[in-house]
Amino acid sequence: MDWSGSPTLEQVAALAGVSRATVSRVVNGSPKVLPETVAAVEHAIRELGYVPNRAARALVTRRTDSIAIVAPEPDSRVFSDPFFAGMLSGVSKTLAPTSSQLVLLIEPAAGDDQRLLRYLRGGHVDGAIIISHHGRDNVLQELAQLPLPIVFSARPLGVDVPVASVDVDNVAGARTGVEHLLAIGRRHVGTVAGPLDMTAGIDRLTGYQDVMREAGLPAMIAYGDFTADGGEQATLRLLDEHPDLDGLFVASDLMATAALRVLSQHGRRVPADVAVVGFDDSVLATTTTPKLTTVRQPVEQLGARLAEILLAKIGGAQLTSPEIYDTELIIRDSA
Amino acid sequence: MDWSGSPTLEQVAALAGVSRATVSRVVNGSPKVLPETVAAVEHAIRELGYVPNRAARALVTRRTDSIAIVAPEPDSRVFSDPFFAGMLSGVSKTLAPTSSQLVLLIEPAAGDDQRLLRYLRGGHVDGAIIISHHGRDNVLQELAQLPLPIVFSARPLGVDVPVASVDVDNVAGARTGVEHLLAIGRRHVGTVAGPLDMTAGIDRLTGYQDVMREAGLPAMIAYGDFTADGGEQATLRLLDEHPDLDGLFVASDLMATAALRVLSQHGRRVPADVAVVGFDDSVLATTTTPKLTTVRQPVEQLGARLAEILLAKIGGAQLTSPEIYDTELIIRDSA
DNA sequence: TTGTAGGCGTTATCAC
DNA sequence: GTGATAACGCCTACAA
Repeated sequence: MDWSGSPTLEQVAALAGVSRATVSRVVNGSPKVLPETVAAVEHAIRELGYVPNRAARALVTRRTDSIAIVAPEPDSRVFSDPFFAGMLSGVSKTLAPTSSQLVLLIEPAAGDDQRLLRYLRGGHVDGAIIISHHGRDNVLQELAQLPLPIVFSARPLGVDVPVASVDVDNVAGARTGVEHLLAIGRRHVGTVAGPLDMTAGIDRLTGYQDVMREAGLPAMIAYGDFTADGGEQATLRLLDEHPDLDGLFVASDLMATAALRVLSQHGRRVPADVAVVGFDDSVLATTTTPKLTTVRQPVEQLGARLAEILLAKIGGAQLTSPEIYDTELIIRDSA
Repeated sequence: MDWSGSPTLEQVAALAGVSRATVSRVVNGSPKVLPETVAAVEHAIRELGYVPNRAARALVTRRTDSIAIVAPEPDSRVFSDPFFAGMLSGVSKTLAPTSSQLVLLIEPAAGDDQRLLRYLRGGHVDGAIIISHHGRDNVLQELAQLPLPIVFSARPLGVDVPVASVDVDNVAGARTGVEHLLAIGRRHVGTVAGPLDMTAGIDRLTGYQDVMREAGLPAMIAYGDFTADGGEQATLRLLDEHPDLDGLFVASDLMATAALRVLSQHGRRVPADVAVVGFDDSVLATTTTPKLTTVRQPVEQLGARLAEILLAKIGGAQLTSPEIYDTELIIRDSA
């Protein structure tokens, strides 16, 4: 920014015929300033096109009025899964009435964690929301210990300090999905699971396994990575190894869309031959053919809660425990 | 951030037994410091876990080492179109070797332009890349006039000052797509156009119209908004009004996927009954059935160039003219 | 090569 | 209600 022409408090004060202190008071809406003084100052501000220098302000207030939402993910994934859009939407709606600006940090290059930590530690933001983190990221522990208000979108794996987090009950959610498949008579039920370095991957798989075990049925598992590509590959493997598949629980809607495509290409009718249940109830669920039966998680609400917690922590609250929300099975046409 | 325990230059200097100035020199990699002094200082820095306070640094250097990528779009769209992922990927790859941090700003709420402008003017970033802007946004003109290095991802509509921008030749790109449809014998060729408040929408429509006019064929147009939903609605309208459609040029791959779905649901075989050409050559193009014939734009390269230009401008270069790149028709199965 | 000192633009604590 | 004045943490001539 070319600040050379940018007016300062000093200049506004001079023009308005008051002191810097008074201008500062007006800018920050202090109640105890004479209305006429306020008017004079505001006039001068408009006249000069004055804008507070946030670096200077941040230096003394130690607040930046901006919060980060961090996705330690390659951009390709962040930008293809509606899950992120929902999260972000919830967060930004909650932040809107605040003066806080939302800043999105995507992993620039794999393994370049230090850059992220430096940024967060550098005082650019007042707090951070971490979404879609992987357990293999050794960065999680460091994030959790940053002297900065932080909240995770799911219980971070491999972190041994208490942290605030918001998530749904993934085990229970998966259970309802798989139980539905059994309830409609399917017995050869497989799953396209998420990666095992993410809470959502582990827990949804656990829910599936629990139900299958209790029913005395064999588990059939293929792992995806929550991308469409990964879902496609996993479905192909599953189909190859278990041609008799008649039910499929897929750990995310995005992967489920890929599964539907694969099934169709391999001549399987859905739900007649193979019944499919997804997870998320994202916008994708209603654009597929057939429409997707899926486990809904209140993504926007989770995002909103994430933001609320962070704001509270920034305000000084000590919140360091997980919050778990319920899911709901949405029955459409695929199962 | 709880800075209370955070060490300052002063403390590092004390521990290392040198002056603040020397510590500052070491931190900033000044060449003229004795190796042993450097070692002592670096030791102290590690000892204390010192991290420079960027507000203080920004206050004096007037640089923040972070640049913004601004998408004046609702998050739902930004996060569903692979176009953004590609753009971002190109930008971040170019920025990686730099010390700059990428900050993504999404429109928090419709019409809340002032917040964005305040942020940009507030000195949080050294420059900004504006992607996917709409002409109706009266904010464009204000952005263009900000005393901040800025580059647009496309010629901004309704802006009467010269600005730097990077884009493909959308008219020519659309031409090649439509000409291909005619070349394979289609005569009832319609288009699902983009919105007319975006350069890409206007120019791709123009390309279509030019070719049709030159061929003496009637134009059949339905407008989408570059979302899957919009593409679906537009295709439905087109099909309804022109049941004899045998060719379709869709202004983006994302909308084209929706078009393929609609055509299939309405019993049209692609390409036998209706040949379809998209625009982008995003990852979506190869996941559809049939695979999409589409006009490729080098999205990552555009993003990279955008970043290069911005860095140059931040460095003081005066770049205020558009750069136009070529497209290429990628023939697959849909046409 | 290293230290001294002044200032970047704001806020906040005092007096008045 | 308003005005001095001292920080905030860092960089950078200028001196030494």
